[in-house]
Amino acid sequence: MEKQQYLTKNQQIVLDLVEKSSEPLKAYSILFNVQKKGLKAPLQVYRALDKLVEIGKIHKIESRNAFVACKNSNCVVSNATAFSICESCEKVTEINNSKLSKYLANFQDNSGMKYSKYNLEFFGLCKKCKNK
Amino acid sequence: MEKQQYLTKNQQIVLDLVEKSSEPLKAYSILFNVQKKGLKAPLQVYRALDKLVEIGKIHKIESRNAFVACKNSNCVVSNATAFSICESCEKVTEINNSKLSKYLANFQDNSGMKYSKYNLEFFGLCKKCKNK
DNA sequence: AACAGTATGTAATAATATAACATTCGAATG
DNA sequence: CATTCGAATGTTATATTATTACATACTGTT
Repeated sequence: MEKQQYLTKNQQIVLDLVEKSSEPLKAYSILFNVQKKGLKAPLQVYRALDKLVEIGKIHKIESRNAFVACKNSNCVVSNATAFSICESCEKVTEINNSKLSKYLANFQDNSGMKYSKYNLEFFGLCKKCKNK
Repeated sequence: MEKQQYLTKNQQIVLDLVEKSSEPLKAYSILFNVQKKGLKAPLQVYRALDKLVEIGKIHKIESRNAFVACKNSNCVVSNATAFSICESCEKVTEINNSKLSKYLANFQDNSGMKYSKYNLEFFGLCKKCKNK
């Protein structure tokens, strides 16, 4: 069994908010939304986010500087992530495709470098936006 | 034949600097280095960077907020990029692997979304750093 | 109780990026 | 040559994202 990760108060507050959101949240939007819960400073949010990313509860969408909750229940550590991003409505979905993740986890190039982690972001138009 | 892209003075100055660099450059480091050439404001640098990214002459390393010149001579548009990043020395290399790019260009998940673009960043330790 | 490691609170500031607006450049056309 | 139009530029100000530094508090272990 995995070692249970107990979250601190601040981490739980931030996680709850990100999990409830249907879209990626930016750090300062999180800050604004948790001020009533006592988190007053950016650093309190960033520290919670750092930890949550580290343990895989949330992921950062690098191209958007925004954070989403991990939808993949067995994702203990955030070392292999893939997302689809609609360039029109900005909808972001975590891709959970075992063929893709196997392919990337085993990928080797000729540099002799062994990769322990990757992040992949696909861009395009989602179904809705394509039909507009 | 492709339509020749003529670069403007600012774009050329920024491209020259990024091409000469052995490592990814940050926007404000670029700004500092081109001030002697007359680019005084951040926006002048960001505008040149935007255009250079758009036409595929440089790429943005999203996880580092930094820019590298494209090493792939036939990369006209920046729509399919993959990088390896050493988490110790921060060396960044563009991956040019046709199997990988074919695999990703053809990737389809069950969302019905057709991807026109992707960016992949691998992380690990480079050969040098692994042996330290 | 003492210690060590982690988390917190707070203020200040650094680093990254964009808005708004006036002006100029450069290629295409009349 | 003059006009036009879109792209690029210059400039100031400001928005957004993220970290440094330091003092304090919490938690589990010895």
